[in-house]
Amino acid sequence: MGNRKITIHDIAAKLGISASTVSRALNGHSRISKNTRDLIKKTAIELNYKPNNLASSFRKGKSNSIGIIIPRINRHFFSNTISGMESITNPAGYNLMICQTNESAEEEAKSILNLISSRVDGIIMSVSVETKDTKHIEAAISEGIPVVQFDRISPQLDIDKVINDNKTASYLITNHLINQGYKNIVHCAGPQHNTVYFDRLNGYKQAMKKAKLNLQIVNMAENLTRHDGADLAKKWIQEGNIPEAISTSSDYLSLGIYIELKKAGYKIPEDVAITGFSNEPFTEYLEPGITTLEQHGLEMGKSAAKLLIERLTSTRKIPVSRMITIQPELLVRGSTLRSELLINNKIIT
Amino acid sequence: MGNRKITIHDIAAKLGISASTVSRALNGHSRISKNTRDLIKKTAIELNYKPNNLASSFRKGKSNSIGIIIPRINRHFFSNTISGMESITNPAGYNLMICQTNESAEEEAKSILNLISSRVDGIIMSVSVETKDTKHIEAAISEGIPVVQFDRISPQLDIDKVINDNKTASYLITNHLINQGYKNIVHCAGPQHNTVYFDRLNGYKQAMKKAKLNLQIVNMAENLTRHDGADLAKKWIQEGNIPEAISTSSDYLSLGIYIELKKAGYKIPEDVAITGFSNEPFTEYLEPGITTLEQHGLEMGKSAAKLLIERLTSTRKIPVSRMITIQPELLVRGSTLRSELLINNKIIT
DNA sequence: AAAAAGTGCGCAACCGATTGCGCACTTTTT
DNA sequence: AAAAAGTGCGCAATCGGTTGCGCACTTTTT
Repeated sequence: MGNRKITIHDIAAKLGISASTVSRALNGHSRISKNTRDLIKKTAIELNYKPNNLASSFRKGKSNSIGIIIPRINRHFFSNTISGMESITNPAGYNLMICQTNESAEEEAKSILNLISSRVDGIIMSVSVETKDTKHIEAAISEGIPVVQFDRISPQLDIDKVINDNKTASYLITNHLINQGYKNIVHCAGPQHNTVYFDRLNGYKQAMKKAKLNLQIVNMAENLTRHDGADLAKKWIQEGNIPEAISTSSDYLSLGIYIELKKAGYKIPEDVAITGFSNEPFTEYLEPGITTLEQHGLEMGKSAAKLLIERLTSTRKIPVSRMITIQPELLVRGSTLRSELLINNKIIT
Repeated sequence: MGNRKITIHDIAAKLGISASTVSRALNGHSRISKNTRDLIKKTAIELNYKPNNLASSFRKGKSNSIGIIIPRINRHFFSNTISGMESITNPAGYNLMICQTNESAEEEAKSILNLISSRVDGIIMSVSVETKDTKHIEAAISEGIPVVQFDRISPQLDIDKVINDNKTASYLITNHLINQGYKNIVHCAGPQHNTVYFDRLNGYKQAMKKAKLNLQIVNMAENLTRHDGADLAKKWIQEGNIPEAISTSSDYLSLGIYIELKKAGYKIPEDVAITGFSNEPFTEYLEPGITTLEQHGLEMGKSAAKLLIERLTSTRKIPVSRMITIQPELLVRGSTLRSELLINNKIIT
């Protein structure tokens, strides 16, 4: 059963015509008469013919598929972006080959080699926290594979990108804290070789400077997990030195801090305010909810996929690299709202 | 740049040997001398040779890739299972082609056709809520492609499966409500052609019957979203007829009910208890947290991938279909805990 | 009515790696 | 020393569509 597969040659033999005609008919070539075409299609169904994409892709030298490289699939933001990409690439007839790097630069490089060998038509990626140099990405580009980066990008590469306006976002959220009357505001910064975290720190700096407040930066390097947040909070608690307000570059980091402080009896936001980044679903449902920034992952995914497909299908070569900046949305929640500033549940700023 | 790609023939020509030898050397064939092999590998790197998987896959008739079909990528449970699968398939050298059906049976069928044409070595899938007949799945099987189902399965198919013990799970959670003293317990059931929802309803029935309580079943058909939950709760509120306890087949459905009831001033769990299913992250962080069932998505994904890879790589043919049942874990949280039954934060049952 | 354009299809090369078979030579076995 | 086994490599077919070119015929243009 299904051992010897039906090919276009079988269809051709049965109808006493040539394989070229069958191929052309199945692909809707205009130089094949409607009669012949219908007959071929009917016969194809009768014989239970399944086109062999491997053969077709091989002959054409491209696989009609797009490689996706992301740090983690099971992060709300990333799975959302994938969902957005899929909604664009699927109708356009592309398959998705998805690789997760687990935040490892080495696995990222391996994934790219694999995608090159698989002759994907293009790659959409968000680099791992570890990734510093971009040789592996340039390798793909020099093979003629267009690469689109999103969210975590490599500024030195002159390619299409979709990013959040991280600096403005961070400025806004810091400013919100300042407007709420907080002065002693810490920022927990991610690895600074990564533009995302670099920009977020800068937004914080700008807002603090404008308000003439002292910068207080905790460098988290690559440690932005819930666990790392809990560790940091424990250290603060032990030292008896809790900031008045805490802004971070990651919802998960904030979550760890939040839970640990709450467990230790600190009241949020009365004793300490806290903000996140990314609007992971849990930030909404905590009580109080965590003030954070919605990054519009679905939209980012769609935009990245559109940029790539445009490049793949455009007849004229697109000469310049494009950069789409998506404005994150400040979501103010209870974790930063001092009660005296709340009147009838309306925010007074 | 990267226009004319390097092939094994280029390597062969440069070294004055045959392409067969190059191919065998690169694949570690034992009949090629170490000298020749090292020379070939060195030359391959020098020439920046990238193997053409399309050619290799085509020749071998298989793509070294595995198709994944799931309803939605951006569901915590599913993205977790994918993550689990990837952790097994990647080291084993398989690529993942991921398709999302958006809960549409039609898209599911299309995805399978696509995967057949892509000559994937195997398929791991969870059916859409809509899916009733299984012709499309049988089509893949009759093409010789092994299919492993997980979570939402088709009982009539005699293939490998990984499921939760949904009946026991639902029995446990219903029993927990009964032990808490609730009597007027509603179950919001999903579409009954789907084993997952069928089993959950049955677990509820069994627990209720054992306790000699009246069954109260709300048939949600395929409407299990947060939105549907809100609608249902609004209806109940309007009718002034709120159950004492609500169990459902979906965390999202429960969330909609939960938020709407809370908004209307009902106290959880004092006025009404509520349970979920799946342990979506938000259930933990609501206050009170929602009592729910952890399905161990990562483990399920790993198990499914292992079953498939075993079938793909096993030299002897595996004659029987295997079924792995994973025991969900009851997570008791505040949404079902009547305060008088809580002593020192210990549950008294 | 001759030339030009259009229609319908077949021929055969081709994409790049894989692999069964075979040949020549070397080493081991009996 | 002859037979058997092992080693190292090449030849050439093969996988299944795709596509440039060309031929024969029909329709349109001038």
